[in-house]
Amino acid sequence: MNKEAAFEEQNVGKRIGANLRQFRISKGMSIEALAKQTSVSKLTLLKIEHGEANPTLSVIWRIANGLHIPITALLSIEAEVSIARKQDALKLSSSNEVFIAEPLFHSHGSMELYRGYLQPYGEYTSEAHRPGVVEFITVMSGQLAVEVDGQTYHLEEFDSIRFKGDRPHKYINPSSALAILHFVISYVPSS
Amino acid sequence: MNKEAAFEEQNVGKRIGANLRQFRISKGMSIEALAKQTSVSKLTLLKIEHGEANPTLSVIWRIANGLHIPITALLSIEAEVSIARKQDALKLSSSNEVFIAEPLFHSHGSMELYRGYLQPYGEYTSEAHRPGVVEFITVMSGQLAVEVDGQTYHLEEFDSIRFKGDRPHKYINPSSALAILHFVISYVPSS
DNA sequence: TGAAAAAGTATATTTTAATATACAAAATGT
DNA sequence: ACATTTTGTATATTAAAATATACTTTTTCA
Repeated sequence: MNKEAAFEEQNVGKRIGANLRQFRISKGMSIEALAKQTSVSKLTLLKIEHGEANPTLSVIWRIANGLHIPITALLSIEAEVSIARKQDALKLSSSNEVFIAEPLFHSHGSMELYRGYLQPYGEYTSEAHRPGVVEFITVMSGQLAVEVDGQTYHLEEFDSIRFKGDRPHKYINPSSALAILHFVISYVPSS
Repeated sequence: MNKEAAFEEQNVGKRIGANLRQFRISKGMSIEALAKQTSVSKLTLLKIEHGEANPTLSVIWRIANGLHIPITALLSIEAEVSIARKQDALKLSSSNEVFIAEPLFHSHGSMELYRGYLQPYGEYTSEAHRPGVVEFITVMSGQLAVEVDGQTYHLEEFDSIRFKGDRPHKYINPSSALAILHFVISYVPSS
């Protein structure tokens, strides 16, 4: 089984197994209880937890479903504390860009966070991202209109929007005040 | 195959297949070229793209690897446009909770978004979440102090913090103004 | 329009995931 | 210490994933 060398090298199975065990135990379930709840046999679950399995998508899905967690949660890893301070007003006003996006933290798995500033009455058209990308935008200050697929959505302060980012879309600031925005860009699925 | 009813009902296979096809085509590859690059047979790829397969983890991983995308991008399933409006001030002020968290959207893969309100001088201690969980908090209005591992971090308006959420932590509003917060809770891995 | 590439179909085979059952070992709780 | 639950092992069977090969249809494009 040479074509699976890298697969085994990276311990994909073991990592998933360890995760599964954590999830199961954190829910206080026995393997048999989980077997019942997921319709996956006890032995299969056991093998997966030990990293000795190569489960099918169906089995992976049934487990995630039975645990009420997303499939991708079965692949998680850690991170530490860090803070992203707001940039100086100076630095900001000196820019003549209509739209500025500041990455808040280094890319975290399949997710990125940005702080965005859109000038009064400014418009910005974004390229389509990769398929599967989903954007979440929250208005922290001011107002925002988002145009996706011909539709325009108006957001007031503290409103949020979610949309598929794999098509072109446009941000519009319909007001005379600077719009301060919060972006989450994600690949992550919905179960 | 009754235990896979929900699996098939939700078209998990078809949606993932459609994903794969998008990725492949966006890279301008033929199925055979992909077969060569991933060490997965042409027929298997074909079946997966058509949603007629139940691929093993190993195959899923080899494909993601061959395409140089994270496994979660491949397993990522759709999402539409939806908006979460800020709750009425009424509903808010009528509450006597110190801390209120409103889910913004339904759980999105390994990530959840909340809007949070912490009363003036209010304090809230959060349980430790699951291992692997990371929290991102952004102050949309007011101020916030976050206590993690004995350390206290002070945030001003529009600042953000990231920390491991798998230990107890505390939110403190050190000011006389309502703090309005944005939360991202994530399991997401870093590879 | 005609050749070449890509996509899809058909069939048969090999490999292995998944399950069932029974039993042994280890951990847990009273 | 003992009964009970939970975990892990052994063995055998069934179902199906993955592949190989050859062929047909469709698409591409020069």
